[in-house]
Amino acid sequence: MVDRRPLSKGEMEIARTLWDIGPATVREIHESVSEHKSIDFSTVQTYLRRIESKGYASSKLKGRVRTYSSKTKPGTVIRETVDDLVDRLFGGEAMPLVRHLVEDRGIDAAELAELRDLIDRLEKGGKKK
Amino acid sequence: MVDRRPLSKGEMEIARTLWDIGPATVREIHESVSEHKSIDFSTVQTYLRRIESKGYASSKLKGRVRTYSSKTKPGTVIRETVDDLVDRLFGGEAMPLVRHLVEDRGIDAAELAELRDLIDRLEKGGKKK
DNA sequence: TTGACTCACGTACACATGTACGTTTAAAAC
DNA sequence: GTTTTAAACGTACATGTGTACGTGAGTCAA
Repeated sequence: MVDRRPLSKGEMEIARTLWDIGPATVREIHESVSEHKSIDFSTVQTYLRRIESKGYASSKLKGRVRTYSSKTKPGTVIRETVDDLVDRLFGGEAMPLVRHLVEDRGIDAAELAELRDLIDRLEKGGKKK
Repeated sequence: MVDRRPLSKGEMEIARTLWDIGPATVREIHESVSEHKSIDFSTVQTYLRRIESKGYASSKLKGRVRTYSSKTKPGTVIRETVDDLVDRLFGGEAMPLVRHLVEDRGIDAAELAELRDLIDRLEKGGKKK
């Protein structure tokens, strides 16, 4: 409803980290992100500022350290992002993307089993929702 | 291998249309895209120019009309795009995205059945590939 | 042959994005 | 107390992106 401007790819990554490790300081986010990619502390700082200005997070100073907290649930942002991708890349059809993921990406045996259960449940549940 | 710069969201949509309707003129692409969204002819023209300059398409003048053809297979671009999304939004895990799509998006009964078959085949096929 | 059309093509322009530096300030270490 | 350290905050800046206009040259109808 809020119709925030969408997060960019770079912002997305930082936002995800914020969801993952909960309310956190810039340093904590930076450290977490740094584990798998090289990025400057101030770049992270800028991203967080922008994420907040777009309305996805809030922050407050505790002493002289700013702590950021997410204001949106991951699910919401994921839905918006994936919807957009599905629209642009698959003309709105979700199935081709599912097919791609299941066929070509690393979905292991346990996950396949889980997926089968999920399908069973959905079919049992009948008409969606 | 080629390591082209990625397509932007807007470019992606035009590129998809190009894959869909095959080699086509700017006008044809524009007409096709216009069916579901309002966009200026010259905007489409600019997108196609950029898509070509990024190496995803080629074009030639036939008379005084330029015709664009895709140079990359949809699958390749889809893989790159989805990989990136999965990395940024799900930390590299494909399964959460699959779960999201199957649970929350419009996957109908027939598609569920197809998906079940797909799972069967993959499990039968054993160790991936 | 003169308009009316239609393209390609160059160009534009505001805003977004990725990436980061410099300055100020306050706390911690000496 | 003075030096060192670490953060916030303002600012910057080269691209990237969305969106389109204007101009000049072929093309077709009158």
